[in-house]
Amino acid sequence: MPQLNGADGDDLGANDELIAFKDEGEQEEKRNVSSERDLDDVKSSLVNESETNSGSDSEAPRCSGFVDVCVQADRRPKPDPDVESRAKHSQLFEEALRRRQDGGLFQPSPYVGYPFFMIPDLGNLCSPYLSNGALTPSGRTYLPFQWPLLDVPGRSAVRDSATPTHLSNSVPVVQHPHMTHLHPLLPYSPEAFSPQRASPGFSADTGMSRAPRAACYPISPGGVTQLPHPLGWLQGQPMYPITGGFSPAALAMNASMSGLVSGSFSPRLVPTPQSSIPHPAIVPTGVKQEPGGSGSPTRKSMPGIQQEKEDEKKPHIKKPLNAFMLYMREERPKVVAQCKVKESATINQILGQRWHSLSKEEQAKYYELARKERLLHSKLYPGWSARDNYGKKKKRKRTKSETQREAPAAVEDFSLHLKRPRVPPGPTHTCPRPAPPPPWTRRRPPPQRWPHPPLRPRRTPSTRTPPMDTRHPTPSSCSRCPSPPNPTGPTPSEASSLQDPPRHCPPPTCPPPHPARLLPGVLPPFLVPPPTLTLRSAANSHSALTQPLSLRRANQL
DNA sequence: CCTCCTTTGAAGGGA
DNA sequence: TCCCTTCAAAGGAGG
Repeated sequence: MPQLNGADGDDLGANDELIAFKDEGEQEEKRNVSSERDLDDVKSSLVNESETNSGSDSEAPRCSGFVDVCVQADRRPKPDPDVESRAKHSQLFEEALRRRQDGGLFQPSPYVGYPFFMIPDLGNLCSPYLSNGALTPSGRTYLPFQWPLLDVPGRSAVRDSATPTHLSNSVPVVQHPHMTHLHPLLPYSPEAFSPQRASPGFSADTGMSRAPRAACYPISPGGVTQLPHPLGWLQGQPMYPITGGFSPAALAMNASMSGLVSGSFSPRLVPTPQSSIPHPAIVPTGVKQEPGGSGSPTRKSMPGIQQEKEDEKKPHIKKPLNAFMLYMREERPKVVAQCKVKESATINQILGQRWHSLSKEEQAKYYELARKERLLHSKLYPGWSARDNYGKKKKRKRTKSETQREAPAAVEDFSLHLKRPRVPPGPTHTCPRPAPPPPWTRRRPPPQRWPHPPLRPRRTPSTRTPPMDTRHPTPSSCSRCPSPPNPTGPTPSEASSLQDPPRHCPPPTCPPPHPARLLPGVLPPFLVPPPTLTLRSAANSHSALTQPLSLRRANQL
């Protein structure tokens, strides 16, 4: 596991990653030293990149192509039929922009959004993935596009992508070339920029969508390359290139933004009614925005309940995606296409295993992306805290302490909570359990999560996909494990893992169509846990990992 | 309609 | 410092 515990303290990976990789054999570990150094280098370069901005335009990562949402499952490269329309679209936008600037009407949008060009391209600017999840050809095409750079004070606000810029004071919103079909910085609000909503509101006059939305990974090379760089947001005048039509939703949202993060929001970054495009990371919680809802009563004038409701309607800044989430975004469609599985829980299990089967280099790419995303997110929302989103979900899960308070004796008898019978290991997973690390190491021992008292009984344990220990850390011994045949052939990640030998058990093969429903309580072969499978906490994997030492020792006995 | 499931990682608070 | 909790995405399934 790419443990990036550099001296700078800015880790790309979580500390927990130490666990999985620590379990490997010493040889493996030695072999990984260089990789860790590489990751440290990556980290250092990232730090330098963000602090000194030493990148160059020519080196700037390129944006992936954008995509046709409606493209068929055909992955064969083919001319993008939308390029023309996109070009036309951007031409319109440029014109409009010029008009606005010439006429003095162009106002930098104070919208504090991610610096992306979210031009709803009437249906094809959204996700680089096809509707079936496959990556479209255009989504995989690297077109000349300069990633937007985050200006810092002293830099011009508007840039042309063709104009080499700055760099000394900019924070490049870099996307790894390898990952250009990912848009790690824009995962935030899939709803905010959908073409369906955007198209009707599109105005040639403004070149803008009135109601942008987002499944759109908003950067379309075809349309974006010609756009002037909009960003001057760090100068206190955040600009958004596609400002134009007023979005009632955005207005409503903006009107409520000031109280969004408990006053911790930087005033400089608080969107004003002038901004028209909601930040992809700023999404309403639960309730759709009302058209025309440009204002909301002041908080003081609202009674408590009403204020709560109002708060629920307010958008919130979502957390930046971590490396695994970015990986999931990319790989999920592939898994869906390969395995014909739609259940996210199952897919996530597969992805979890695949994630661990990735080489360090592969993972490092995602850690790098995640780090950049966090960096950008922190710059965009200086006062934002992940804590601000607590309770933003529909219904906050009860904490463990809360659960225990209500039923303190509920977890005393572990056997009562072993919902699934132990299943004999299937043929695909015969890796022996790795020896626990020496006690003197500071790294945590491998997770011992079985038996583990589930914190919350599942509603339908017989139909749920049984959890599996995706960390199943048996890299050194896995070389002796027979690789389960993959009928669908290796995925790109698998292929890369082949080039760089997998450090863990091979990724699981595709599950049966409905693995969770084959037999209640019986794991499908691809999900058969290792003999030492531990039941992950239903609510929190990390808690299981960080099981109290006493309990772990008791379990080991 | 709402919540759960399931994954890993990041972040924050409490002890 | 460690432990615990929550959230981020996704979409089917169940209540």
